Amino acid sequence: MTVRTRFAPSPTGYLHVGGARTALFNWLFARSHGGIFVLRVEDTDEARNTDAARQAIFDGMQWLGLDWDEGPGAGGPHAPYFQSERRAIYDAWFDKLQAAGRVYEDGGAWRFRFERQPVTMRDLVCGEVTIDYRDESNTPDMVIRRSDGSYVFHFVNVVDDLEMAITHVIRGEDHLMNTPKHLQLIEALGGVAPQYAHIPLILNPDGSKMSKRDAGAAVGDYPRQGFLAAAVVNFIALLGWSSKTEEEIFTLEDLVARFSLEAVNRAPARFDLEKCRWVNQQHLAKLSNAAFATLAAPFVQEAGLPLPENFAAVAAAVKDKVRLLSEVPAAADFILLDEIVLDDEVVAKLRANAAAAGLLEKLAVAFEGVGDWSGAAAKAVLNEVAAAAGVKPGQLMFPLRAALSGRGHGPDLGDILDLLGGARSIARVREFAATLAQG
RNA sequence: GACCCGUUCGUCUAUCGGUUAGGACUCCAGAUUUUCAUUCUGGCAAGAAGGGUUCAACUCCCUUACGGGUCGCCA
Repeated sequence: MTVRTRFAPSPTGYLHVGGARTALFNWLFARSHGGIFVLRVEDTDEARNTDAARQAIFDGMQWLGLDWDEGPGAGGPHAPYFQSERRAIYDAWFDKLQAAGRVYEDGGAWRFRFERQPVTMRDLVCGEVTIDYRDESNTPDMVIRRSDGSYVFHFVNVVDDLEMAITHVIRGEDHLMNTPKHLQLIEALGGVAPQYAHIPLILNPDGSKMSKRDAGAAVGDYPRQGFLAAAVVNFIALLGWSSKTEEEIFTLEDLVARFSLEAVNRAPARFDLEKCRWVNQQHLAKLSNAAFATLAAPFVQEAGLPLPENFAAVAAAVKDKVRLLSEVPAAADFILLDEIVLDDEVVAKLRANAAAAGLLEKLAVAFEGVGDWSGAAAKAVLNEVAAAAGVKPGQLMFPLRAALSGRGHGPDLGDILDLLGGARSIARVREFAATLAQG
């Protein structure tokens, strides 16, 4: 029996991290068992559905790399995969319930009659849970068909899981209390229940429930913030799941190889954007320089900076300095642009250093003598100048860095010298020395 | 309010009766002949509380507290 899982979003808003993680766990479970992953759109609430939301969900899933074997665009033996197009199927199943005397009319709507008994479920994450349905006031018979003839979530969700032969339902813990309802429905429908796994919810840093408006909630925001899909997937997988090892940087393939429902926690986890950035940095560091440059280029253009021929080399120089791709423009602008912006604090610091301007002058002169310019050659010259002046090379490096970049931090000095080239480097050193002398 | 689920460093987590309770993020300190960053090393920091059971409990049971979830003709 092949494993079949599904992600069944309702297109009423953008894909959020909670939904993305539910999709991820279903995808991971299917992939790790050589199963099928189905995408089903639960668009039965006409008033709240939008095309934009539906598209955002597809885009989000695609960006994350969660491809579906059956569903919109992919087709499949159980099409259509939009509930809004499955009306005839629901009518047929509803008739069965009616014939069996399990529904009754109430104010134009139809309610499903529960068996008044305790219902026990064996959840793959939560274990055995029993809900007592003998107390009717706590568990009133539920409406499954509205007075306008449309069907509610509980009914269509169960029917479709049956129709689509879903074997494992992995969903948010907010559905745990719905499960007895679904189990009763399945029994009345004469179906075989799938296995359920309720995963804990994701909370905000302050412990409140994460909703669509909270920071970091919208998956669609991640690409333009400079996150890599692999990093987001990696991070949300770590929320409520652990590999049980001390490794925590994983690719999607790594996750497929390691994922198991047994390793999923039962307690809700808080969303820590800080760690998400760190995970992103780890994934960025694993990229080849070429791949990194390709991904960083759009951000540089977006910032209005030029994209020179040697951009790949520029990107490589800042690659391990950034946590997000969006930080590349600010990290590399002094190389890409002819003009540099001086950091006031750095200038003030160097003006306080009486020897700085003089040393830079000497350096500029020495640089002019470098025939075959390169970062290494320039650094060698710097060492000579430092030795001649009786100071440590380090004392020259900071002023040089400031002269070349306008600030006190950035890529390796050798890389900067290399990328800037002899002429620009010398000009900047001269100009900066003059600026210091003026002050 | 009723009913469910949960509770290990600030955060994410390991531990599945016997450990100096481990790792990661953050933060701090050193190191890497360059401040910042990267990297490396080291450090700060935890079993909600109270009862049991047991030779032994973070691990099992109960109670309390706290957190989350659910109680729709939303999904």
